[in-house]
Amino acid sequence: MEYNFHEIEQKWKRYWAEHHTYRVSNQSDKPKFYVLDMFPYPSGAGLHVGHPLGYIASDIFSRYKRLKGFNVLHPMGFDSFGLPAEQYALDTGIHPAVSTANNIKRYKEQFANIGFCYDWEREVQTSDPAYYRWTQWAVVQMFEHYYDRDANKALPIKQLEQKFEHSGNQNVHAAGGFDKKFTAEAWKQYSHAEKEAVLMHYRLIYRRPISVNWCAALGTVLANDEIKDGLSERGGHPVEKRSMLQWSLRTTAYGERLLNDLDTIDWTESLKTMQRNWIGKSEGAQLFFHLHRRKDNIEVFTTRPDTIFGATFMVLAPEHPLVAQITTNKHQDEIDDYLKYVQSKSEVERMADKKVTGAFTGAYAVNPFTKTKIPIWISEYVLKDYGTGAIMAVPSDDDRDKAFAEKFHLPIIDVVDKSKYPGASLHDKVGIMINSDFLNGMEVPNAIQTMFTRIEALKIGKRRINYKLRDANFSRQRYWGEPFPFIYDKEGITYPVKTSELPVVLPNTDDFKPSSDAKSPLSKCTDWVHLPNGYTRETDTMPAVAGSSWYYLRYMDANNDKSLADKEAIKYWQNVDLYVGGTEHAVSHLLYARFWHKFLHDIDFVPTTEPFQKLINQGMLQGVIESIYLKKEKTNGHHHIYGSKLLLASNANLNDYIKLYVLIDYVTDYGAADSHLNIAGIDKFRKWRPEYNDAIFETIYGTYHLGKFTPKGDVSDVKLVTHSEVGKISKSRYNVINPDDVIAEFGADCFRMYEMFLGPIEQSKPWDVRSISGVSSFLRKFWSLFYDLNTGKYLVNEVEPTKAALKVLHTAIKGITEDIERFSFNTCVSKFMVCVNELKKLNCHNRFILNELVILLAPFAPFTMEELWEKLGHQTTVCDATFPTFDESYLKEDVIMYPISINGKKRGEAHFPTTMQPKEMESLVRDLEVVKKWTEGIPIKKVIIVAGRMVNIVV
RNA sequence: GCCUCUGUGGCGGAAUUGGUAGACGCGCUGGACUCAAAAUCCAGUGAUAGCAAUAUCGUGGGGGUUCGAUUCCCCCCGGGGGUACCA
Repeated sequence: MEYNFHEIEQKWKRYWAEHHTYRVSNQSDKPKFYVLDMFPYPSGAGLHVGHPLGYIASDIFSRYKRLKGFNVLHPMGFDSFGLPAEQYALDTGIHPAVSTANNIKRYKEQFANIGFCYDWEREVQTSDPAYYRWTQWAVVQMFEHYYDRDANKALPIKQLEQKFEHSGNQNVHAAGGFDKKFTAEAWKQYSHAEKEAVLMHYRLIYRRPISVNWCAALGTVLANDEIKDGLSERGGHPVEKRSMLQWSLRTTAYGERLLNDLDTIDWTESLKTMQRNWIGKSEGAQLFFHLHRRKDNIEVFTTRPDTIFGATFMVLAPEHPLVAQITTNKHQDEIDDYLKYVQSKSEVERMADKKVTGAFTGAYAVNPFTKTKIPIWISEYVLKDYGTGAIMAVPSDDDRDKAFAEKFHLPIIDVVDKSKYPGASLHDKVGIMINSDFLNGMEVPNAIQTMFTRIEALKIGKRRINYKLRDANFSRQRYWGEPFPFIYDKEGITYPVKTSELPVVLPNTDDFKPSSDAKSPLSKCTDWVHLPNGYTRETDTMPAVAGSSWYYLRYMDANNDKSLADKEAIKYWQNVDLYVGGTEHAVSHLLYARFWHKFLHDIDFVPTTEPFQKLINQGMLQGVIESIYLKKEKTNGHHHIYGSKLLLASNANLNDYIKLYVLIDYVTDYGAADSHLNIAGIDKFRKWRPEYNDAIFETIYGTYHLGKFTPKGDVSDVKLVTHSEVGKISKSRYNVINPDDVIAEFGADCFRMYEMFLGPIEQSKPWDVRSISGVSSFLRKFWSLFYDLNTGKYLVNEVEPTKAALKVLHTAIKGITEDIERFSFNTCVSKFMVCVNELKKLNCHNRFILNELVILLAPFAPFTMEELWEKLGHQTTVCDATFPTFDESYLKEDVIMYPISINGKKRGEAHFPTTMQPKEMESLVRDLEVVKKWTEGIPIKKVIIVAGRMVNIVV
């Protein structure tokens, strides 16, 4: 019997489908375990080798848990709303629903090839109306709730209205909130529209104007990463900041709980730290600075009120509303120029810029403590959305303020003496106050507290908690997303669509261009927008994070048409036990999902407070990007294309050339140092990029033009050497490697194990198919324990296993169990290899040993193990076997080898009985030849013996 | 810029709590088999010196703690991810 993985894969793929091997029930006596992958966006490029990394890891873990006796939920679905499908529709006219359906079909075929144990009866697609009905339902619930600070949870907005009726908003402590106080009488006098406007300040999803990146030429709002140097990446059109009415989620309401509950979940400390920093809680003072000779004042938030005597100027965000009002005529031009400069930069660029820039408004404020007049500047380093959009600048104790003061020659007053704290940096809150009037001589923490009290006593500000976290902008002017379940009457008052009338189905159209008035393409579906009663629909759609914020709940009861999921199902599955996904989602998706979950918890929909109990991050697989160089200037009407070797040899200025990515299929010796295009490769390239069909290809071996090769010297083939660099695998870099090709050549089990063998799951690493042969020969070697590879003879015997073989087996069981539990799958593969190498050496074909090994390996190589399990005479799937347990007694050794080190450096080895105590060993150690050799003539200072570990002699 | 991860042979990586640096695999070198090649098998393989035994150096760079540091602390350099509308 030969190892034919093609036949084996087809056979078991069919078996699993026919026997519903991966169907999961919501009723079971077994303990539950929920393993979840971050579901993919079904892109047009199909699955590439980087995607399955996490999926294989979670699949192994799911199968392992099942073998360990758990009822395992391991579902898969698609995050199928998104920008790329819409962009593709704009380019090709193909409807996003059509391209998305095709892509999903392709993904599912690819998933099936890899042998994942998903229960496809629970599949979800976020763009399916049966799914987004419940996304809309949750949004309606948010609209009808507010966050009550006293109850510390979301409560129905009806209860808030009752409070208003009863006592106005005097005693209401709510997130967000209306900034003016009103009485019950006043409330009752309000018109319907006025009441609704007030309530909008409390709802958990609410509408407000937000500044967005508006690109008039494209007629759309752009993401920061779609903007390069102030221009749209697509087309290079100008982009401006523009205020638009948008829906927002009141994520800040949950800031405190999102922060505190991190302590209850099992995520890496680094990920929790990222979320903590994103939430960015800080305690400080809200302070008002009066303007000099004007009535207005500037609100700032500072965590260092103690340094106020060093506040020698103020800086406003360029977008701060006061800027226009306070700028003096004399400085108007300067400010306008600066605003123009800032407009051209994205927020990331503004923060990343090391250059110190700014402009003076000509206006002054008064420092409330020193009573001195301080100038008001604007600068890009102050962001409008963080804090109050204005700062009091203390150049002596803040790096950026200091750089700013130095550049613009503003005064610097030292207020903290750090001489007692050597090594303390500028932002450490330590030191003794100086030059600070009544604070002089105090330690910083004490001074901060003193200032809080003083500020509140003087009524110029308040102690306050500030969060960096902002409410999430939830509106998109796009077609391919969930429609909002909101309608407006003629006055513009918002009404949620009745939940019984959900879903609000996305209307069909073939016009995906944004409308001319900065509205989404949906606004052009006039029949859909205008309701018979004169009301109109919201035409923005939701962002992709909407559907992905709660999909893990839908899997628990995916086909329910009465509810988001049945409460009994949620009660059974609780939350996700293990979530596997990339760190690129560290804050956005993971924070929104936590927010959503907490809201559903508040309205009694889910019993748990957190969605994902344990989370591990998978790294990215990187690929090699291959490119050649195009000279920017044509010569004699021809493009010239150069190989990297020739270009480097000629010391050319790279600025004169453009890097052209080459489809890696055309490259010979892909990824190697001398990767290149030969004649066939160049011809394929010319066909692929017809604009370069008549280009002249220059290589160190000669010139190739229109099918004709003019060699330099005695060579027969062109070698257009390509430049190789490690980077992201992506369609735009033409370096996507399809797992199907790898599977066709080496088999799915080999592919699965090789992906794991590449390295630790959480680390990024380059994909290099060349070393896959090691795993391939391992699987054949494993097979050869059952069948002679030459004769096909069945080798398995029924004799008693030897002590040596049992030791090999139990070493493997111990190591692999521990490694799976700590998600170290690469070392599992190594341990399997060591185990098989040892059994080969022992010439072991023992039935008992092999039976256990098949179960052990089944999570990693399910196809082959099903086959061998059957060959061993079992009638049922190996998925329902019992994972072997490890027995210490097989591993006991009589003697232990100790490394003998002199001053920490290993110089020899010695064997001692396992039971021997360090005290007994010492004199024997001193008599060892190695020890005598290295300590000749030098006294031994100390002998360190760690039982079972090592010996170190100190001289 | 800020937050976070990461850096070990020619390559992917191992070393789980501070205790033998380089497991396992690829590649490379030599050998067996073969008319030959592929496949397979066996041996070697961090660098330097040496016939060898062995010695010295060696985990991005610099410093520190320790009997002992890839592992802990401080500073610096390189690479990845995020930075709120890619997913």
